[in-house]
Amino acid sequence: MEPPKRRRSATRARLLEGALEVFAERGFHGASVEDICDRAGFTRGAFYSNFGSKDELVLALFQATTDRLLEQIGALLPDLANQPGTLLDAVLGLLDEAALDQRQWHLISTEFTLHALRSPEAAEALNRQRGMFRDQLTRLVEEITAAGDLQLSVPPEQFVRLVIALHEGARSQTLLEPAAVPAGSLERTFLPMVLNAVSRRQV
Amino acid sequence: MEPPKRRRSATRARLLEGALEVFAERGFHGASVEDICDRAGFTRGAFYSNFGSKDELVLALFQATTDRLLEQIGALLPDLANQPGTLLDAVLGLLDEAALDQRQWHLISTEFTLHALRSPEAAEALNRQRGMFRDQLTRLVEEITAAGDLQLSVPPEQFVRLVIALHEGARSQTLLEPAAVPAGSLERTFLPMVLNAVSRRQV
DNA sequence: ACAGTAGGATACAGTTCTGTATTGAATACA
DNA sequence: TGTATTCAATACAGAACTGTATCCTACTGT
Repeated sequence: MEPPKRRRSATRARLLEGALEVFAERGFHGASVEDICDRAGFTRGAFYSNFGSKDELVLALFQATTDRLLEQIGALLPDLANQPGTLLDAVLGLLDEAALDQRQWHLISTEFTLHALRSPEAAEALNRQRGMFRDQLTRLVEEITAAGDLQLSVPPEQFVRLVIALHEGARSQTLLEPAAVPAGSLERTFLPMVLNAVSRRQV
Repeated sequence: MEPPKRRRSATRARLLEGALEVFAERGFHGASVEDICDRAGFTRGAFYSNFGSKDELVLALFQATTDRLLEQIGALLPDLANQPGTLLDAVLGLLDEAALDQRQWHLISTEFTLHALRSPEAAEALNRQRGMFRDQLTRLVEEITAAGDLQLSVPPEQFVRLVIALHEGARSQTLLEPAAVPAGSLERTFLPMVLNAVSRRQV
């Protein structure tokens, strides 16, 4: 059989994976530890051998997902910055890449956000993650504007916050009414207007 | 004592009120029926005499809150439309009035949205409510633009969807980082730009 | 080959929750 | 005044879930 270290971390990974799926399907409280173990093909013995509690699992899950996400983005960033296309395409492209499965990711991250609004510990973890993500996006914006001799009349971070807020709000509407709000439609309709308003040629 | 009909509906109301608070504090699954009854000052006997189950309560709660909300807005609408001030002030004002307690309302409505993304029945109820709310806002926009000899280059409903998406996304950021994102700051920074871009004097 | 160990399965105790059935009190009405 | 009814409290049965304690199996190193 596999070496024990490898086996252990594989078990951990499968449990995290199962948790991601089950949380997306039933929500955090709606998912029992046993549900998660079943999905991963283990029993609760494996679970409690790897995690102290369900709360601990959530934080670990969020950390793991976050790490993977930021890594993917980091690899993607240079490409986006150097490719032809507008600033907007790059930013929205990054946002879309960020979510492997839009629906699943929306469910998970929204629920974790709710959790964070009630738990300072989770809030700190979430804000750290969002901060890093926002920084990546901000860097992307800065690079592209610099390369295009473009200057923004608002701080890039402020613009990024706008894009994120709009994107998240729009995604919610899209998931609720796919027919009425095609994915990305609100962003592509209105963001160019904002971008146009805050852009000015560099001196 | 009170007449029984009155007493019954008062009990129901107090249970709904308690549910609102407890759901906001602990989330839907985190709140037990008994928690809700305790908060309302009853026991589970009163609960099951008034509601068939927790699921039924949620729908009733959402309905009740929605009704009250729409009623308030309906009363508010003529004032907003006829008062001096910009279109933006009116729309944002309405959105803020809509939420008695921003934080509590955000928690409840977000969680119900998550619920709706997994339950078609809840989705229908939610979309109906959101539709009515959106219609109210759209009517407000139409009235104000007409009164101001203003025309929008996008359908009013589309603009309203934008405002709602941005508002909800921004509210999330505000609740997570009150210091970094003061309430309404994103809206007041960027919506004027959009409004300017889509506005044109009427012929 | 064998003792030691790690990882995961199984069995179990304790808690918590939901939902029902019964009971008691207070009001309406005759 | 007495009877019927309504509403909520209480008692209870059953289910589900968590976390622990123990056991089993398969790999490790000697």
